[in-house]
Amino acid sequence: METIFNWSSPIDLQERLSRRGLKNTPQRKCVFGVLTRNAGKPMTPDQIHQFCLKSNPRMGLTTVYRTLELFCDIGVAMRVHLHEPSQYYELNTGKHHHHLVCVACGIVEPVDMCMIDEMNDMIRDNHDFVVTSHCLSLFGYCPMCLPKPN
Amino acid sequence: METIFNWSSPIDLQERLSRRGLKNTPQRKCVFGVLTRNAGKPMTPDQIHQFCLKSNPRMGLTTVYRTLELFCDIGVAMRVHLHEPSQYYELNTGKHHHHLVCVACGIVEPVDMCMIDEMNDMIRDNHDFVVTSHCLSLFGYCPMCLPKPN
DNA sequence: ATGTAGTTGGAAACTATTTTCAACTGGAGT
DNA sequence: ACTCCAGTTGAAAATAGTTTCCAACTACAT
Repeated sequence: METIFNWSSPIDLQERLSRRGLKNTPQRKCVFGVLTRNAGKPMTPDQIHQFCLKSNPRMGLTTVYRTLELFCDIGVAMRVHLHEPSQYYELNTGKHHHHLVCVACGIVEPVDMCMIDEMNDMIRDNHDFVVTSHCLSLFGYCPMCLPKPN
Repeated sequence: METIFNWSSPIDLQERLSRRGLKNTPQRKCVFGVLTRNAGKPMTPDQIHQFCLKSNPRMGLTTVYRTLELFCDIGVAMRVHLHEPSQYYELNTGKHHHHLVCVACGIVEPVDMCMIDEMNDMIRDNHDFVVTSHCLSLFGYCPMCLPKPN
């Protein structure tokens, strides 16, 4: 089941930052570390901040927000939409995937599958529209929360 | 292209409300009217409120929020996730569909197509998870905004 | 017509996020 | 190693979207 994220990070943060004249600060390394250690598991800025505070008690939430936005811009992180009030982020592993969200316990599991090519074909035929990206979330019950017959 | 929403509302608001001991207030009729007149076009609570103010200048934004939540509960409206800070709502026509969102001008077009059955099959085979609902948004360029070759 | 459970609007509270700004710092150039 | 400064940070304030609170109001069953 967990084949997607057994991968050792090929992302060279230092290189991506310096190429753009950006600094590799301890704060950025810290957020990057949290994302890497939780690859495949979307987290809110606040959750990421909590992790960062453990190693850097002075880390500001604002910096986490700024860093996540930057990471999205340079392809290090991705925004994940789980249809909750808060935005979620995860490391950009380069592997396209979607999410199964348990409506009972909230656990999120990545799904290594996508039908976008088939949809793109249909859309190209029926609509004058060029699709460049998409976002799919699937909601339901994980094995633990599945209502059991009495 | 616009075959989905040429349909005259089969929703009896009065009936749905009274069956639950709820009142059919002018405010609820008003929001329902706005949703019906804009079927297929997702709107924010604030946009809906603006429309309501035209016929009822005393309509409160809070009431719009409450009414939309109620309408979702009783199946009159649906939440639409367009990955913007604000939540969107539209009339529940009973016709399952998704949305094409132009990243340039923001126009939203419904797509009468879905691959969820195929995905459900794959998920049932590969994950111990029961999907009950899903949400897909497709982003790209509408005909007007499509970058033209110079 | 009456009574009351349900509803409303405005204000205040709340949550997530962005902006502002003065102080700080990574790392290029010396 | 030292200097310098564009880029960065953290705290506070501002903003945006939404929810809660509550006293006044109203649809509708009787």
